[in-house]
Order: sequence, then C-alpha cells, then structure tokens
Amino acid sequence: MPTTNADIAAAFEQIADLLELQDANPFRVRAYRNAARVVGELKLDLAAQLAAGKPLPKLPGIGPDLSAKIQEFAATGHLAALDRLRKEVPAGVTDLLQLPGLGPKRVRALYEELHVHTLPQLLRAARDGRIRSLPGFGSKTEERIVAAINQKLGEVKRFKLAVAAQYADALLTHLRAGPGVKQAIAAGSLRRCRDTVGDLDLLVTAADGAAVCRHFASYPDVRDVLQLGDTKASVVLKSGLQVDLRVVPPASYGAALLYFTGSKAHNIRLRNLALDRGLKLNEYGLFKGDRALAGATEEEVYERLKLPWIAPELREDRGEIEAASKGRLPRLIELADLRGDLHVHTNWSDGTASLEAMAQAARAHGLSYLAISEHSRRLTVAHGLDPVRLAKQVHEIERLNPALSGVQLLTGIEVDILDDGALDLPDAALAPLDVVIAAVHSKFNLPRAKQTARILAALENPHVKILAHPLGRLIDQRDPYDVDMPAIVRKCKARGIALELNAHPERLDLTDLHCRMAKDEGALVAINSDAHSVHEFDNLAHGIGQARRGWLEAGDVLNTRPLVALRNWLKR
DNA sequence: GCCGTTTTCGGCCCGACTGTTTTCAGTCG
Repeated sequence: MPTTNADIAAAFEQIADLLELQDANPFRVRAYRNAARVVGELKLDLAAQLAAGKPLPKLPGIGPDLSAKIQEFAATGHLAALDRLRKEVPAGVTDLLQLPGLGPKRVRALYEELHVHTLPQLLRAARDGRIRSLPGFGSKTEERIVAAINQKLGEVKRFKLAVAAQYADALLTHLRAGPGVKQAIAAGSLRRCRDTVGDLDLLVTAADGAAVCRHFASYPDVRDVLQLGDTKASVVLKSGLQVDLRVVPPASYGAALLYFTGSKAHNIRLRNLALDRGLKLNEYGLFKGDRALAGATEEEVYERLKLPWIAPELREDRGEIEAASKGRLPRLIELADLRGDLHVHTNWSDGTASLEAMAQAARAHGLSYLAISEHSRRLTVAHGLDPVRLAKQVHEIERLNPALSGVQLLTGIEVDILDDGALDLPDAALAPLDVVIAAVHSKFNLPRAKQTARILAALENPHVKILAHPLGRLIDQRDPYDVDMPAIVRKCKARGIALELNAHPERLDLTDLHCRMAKDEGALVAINSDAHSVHEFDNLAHGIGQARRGWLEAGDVLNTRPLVALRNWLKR
C-alpha cells in the first residue's frame, strides 16, 4: 500500500494525541497538529515525490525532524516514534479523547487511576460511580461522560451545508426577536461555506448578553442546554446539531465576527500579525495596551493590520494572508457572474419538470442559457435516453427555442462512462449535441489505477466537454472513489475539458481544494446545479461558495461566459 | 518541534464557562 498524504497526516495526529496524554510540551504537540493539517491539505503527493527521487518541498511548519519522519513513513510505512508512543500508552485510550469534556489530563487520570482504556470500560466505571472518586472529577462530570458516550453511540456527524443553513436561518429569526438584539449573524464554518458544518456559531450584538443567552436557550427546538453564561451559551437542537451563541457589544462586532468566523488557523495568523506590531487581537477588538484601535467592523481590523478585507471563504490559512499582503487576493466569483447552467434534468429522464418549466426557472434565476443533460440509456432506473429518444429531445429543444424569451436551451447528455472507459452512447449520437457531459455512475470501488485509467479513457472521446461530479462522492453516504485527481485535472487541461463543480447539496463535487488544483493547472471549471426540479437552481449558491473556497474567479469558470463565447468554446 | 529584516534561544493566540474549588485547572473553540 503506497503512503498517502492523509496517512502521514493521520500519523502526526496520532503522535499529537499520544504526546498530549503524556503531558508533553504543548507547543510540540501543536507542531504535530500543524504539520498534520499542512500535509493533509497538500495536493502534491509526498510519498510519490520521494519515490521519484525528488526532495521534499519546503513546507511551513515542517522542519528537519518532521521532514525526516515523512521520509521514514514514506519509505517504511512506519514511524518508530509513533510505534514507541503506542507502547507507552494503552491501546484505545485515544478514543476517549474524542468525548467532549475529556481532554488529555482527565483521560490520563482515568487510565492511570482507574485503568479505564476503552469506551465500554469508561461507561461501566461511570455507572459504578467510580469516576466521581477521582480528584478533579465530580458527579456532574460522571453524568456528562455517560451522556457523551450514549450520544456517541447514536453518532451524529457533520451536517450538510444546505441543511445547517436552514437551521441557522430559523435560529437567527428567533434571535432577532430577542431582547435588545441589534445584529445577528451566522459565523463559523457556515459563513466560510464549508461543504459540511459541525456546529453553528451565531453572533449577536446586544447590551444585555445574559438576557439574550436566556432567550436563545428558550428556543423551542433546543434539546439540551450545554452552557449558559452572560456572553456565551451552547445548546444542542433536537436534530443533534450543536449551536454556540456569543453576545458582544456593537463596538466589538467586527472583531467578534472575525474571531467566530475563523478558521482557527487564520485567526492565529492574524493574532501573530498583531503581536508583530505590538498589538493584541481578541474577539473584542484590536488593542494597543488598553486602547482599542479597531473592532466595530472586520474591514477596520484588517486595515489596522495592513491587509485588505479577506473574504470568509478564503480564511483557511491556505496562502490568503500572504496574497492579501501582496495585494494579490483573487477577485472571487459571485453568483451573479453565472450566465448559464450546463447540467440539469427534466421529466424526459428522472427530473420532475418539463423542458419549458426548467427554461423559465433558469431565466427566473438570472440565467440566459440552460443545457439539458439527461442520463443515458444504461441508467434504466433514471429512464436514461437511448439515441432515438435523444434525437427526439434534440428536435423538441430546437422547436422550443424560438419561442423562449430571455433564455436559450442547449442540447446535451450526461452520458455514462462504462466499466472500460467507453461511453454509453455511440459517437454518432453525441456528435450533434451542444454539450456532452461524461459521468461515472457505477463501479465506484475499482482500484485507483483502474478507476483513473477508466476516466482518462473516457476523456479521450472527442465529444466530451465536461466531466461531471469528478469525485463521485455523496456527502455522508458515499466516499469519493479512489482516483488520481492530479492526473484527471491535467488530462482535462490538455483536452480542453471542463471539470464540473456539481452544486447539488449532497455532492458539492469538486471539493474546494480540487477547485484550487484545477485553477492552478489552468483547467476550466463548470458550476452546475444538477437540478432535477425547478427549485434546485438555488443550489448554485452553494456551488459558488465552494468555488470561492477554491479561489475561483469568474474567468476560471466556463459558464460565466456569454452564450456566444460559450458556443465558440464548445465548437472549437 | 518550529522559527527568526529585533532573535539560532526563547518564545509559541486568547478568553469564556464549568465543575470542583475556596482561587483555579481543564476544556473548548
């Protein structure tokens, strides 16, 4: 098994956990966690790089020691340091760290004093009342441990962005009706438009924080109140979604919004920039000694740090601070930049609306063209089109177009990539179409080399213009298939094929990092709704959020082009 | 363990809440 960057990152995280349990220098622990993040997000395959005899690139936070560990892991598949640590700490103990309220100190006390190594042992100890006997533990802690384990057994994962956004909208409405509430906004990963959201971070400005926190905790959908303070409260909704509220005075709104939007890594960079200037940045403002220099808006905080405002989607410490300081931030794409949608379905296959209804809905969403791309015949469950029905649909679209105002339909197909990389329809059926989208809908578990070869073969077909949902993932339901994305992106660039960013909430595929990879390689991206009904054009907004996280500008996206330019691109 | 246009040593982001305390440690974000 070749070593992936994810393997290296996981090993570093393991080391960090184990070191923490041994009460090691916390900054050393942080060094491992930083390194795990840097390696985990890196698109360059480090093991492949080393195998090719090339040196490791200089990476931030990775010095001589961690470089050596990466080389050791790539060469042997093991880390002696990790193996050693595993012998020193009982197996399974790191699982205990995953429970909320249990950090390294308490977990260490649990296994040293009570010999508790696993979740079942912990549950037994809690039920036997043995935990409250430990110094620093009490009956409340014991109750929380039982509750946390039970919750973990019912495991609630991260929420899809679109779902979390609905909860946030409803809660914000509730908060705005609260006592003395001036502003209420969702921050956190929702504001950064991550594809999934672990919890909601809501920010409110008001004079009386305690009253707002109580109002928040009274929200009817609340299942548990975890914390209830004067400026901060945390609840769990009936769905299992955790929501954290912070209340700050209006003069701190910008600093607080910055702080609660994150990411943590971005915030740490900003605080260090402040320290470099002899200033202190916290959620209440930017301070020189006790004197507040900025805080009411995000813009003024950035400005005092000699930076332009940085869009929330970029705040991941992935180079945005360096780009900002050099005046090289991207002009991120916006929803209004989209001129059309190149991937939708109608009631000819598995969609619910007619061709005309979809065209009208597209126009209502400000789009001026819409490519109809039904499934192809192999997808019988979706009433995929064979060459005869496809020809009929093309004819129907040509009949409809002159009568449509403000929007034009393009002919197309979402043609299946078969097991061997051939397409599900003959070239003669594809040739007359405006847009051919190739898509994998089967054999998701092929080994990496075979899956990659299969897709690369499909991309050789001269009619293919777009590769649909390139990773094939369904968030929370199906992992992405194992495929060499850099190779796919390079092939798309070479063949003049656009990679789809499928904006369906369950897909959001490409990911943010793959958007960035496409941009860096010079490959085009097409942001498509994959709408199966007239309502699903709203999904494009989530696709835009993801594209912005991938640093995409309007020029990087195929369907920002006016229809004439698009037709030229399709015909070239 | 990393890092340096003040530094190759001595720093490393910062504050709120909870529970178990009797002034604070641990955890979290």
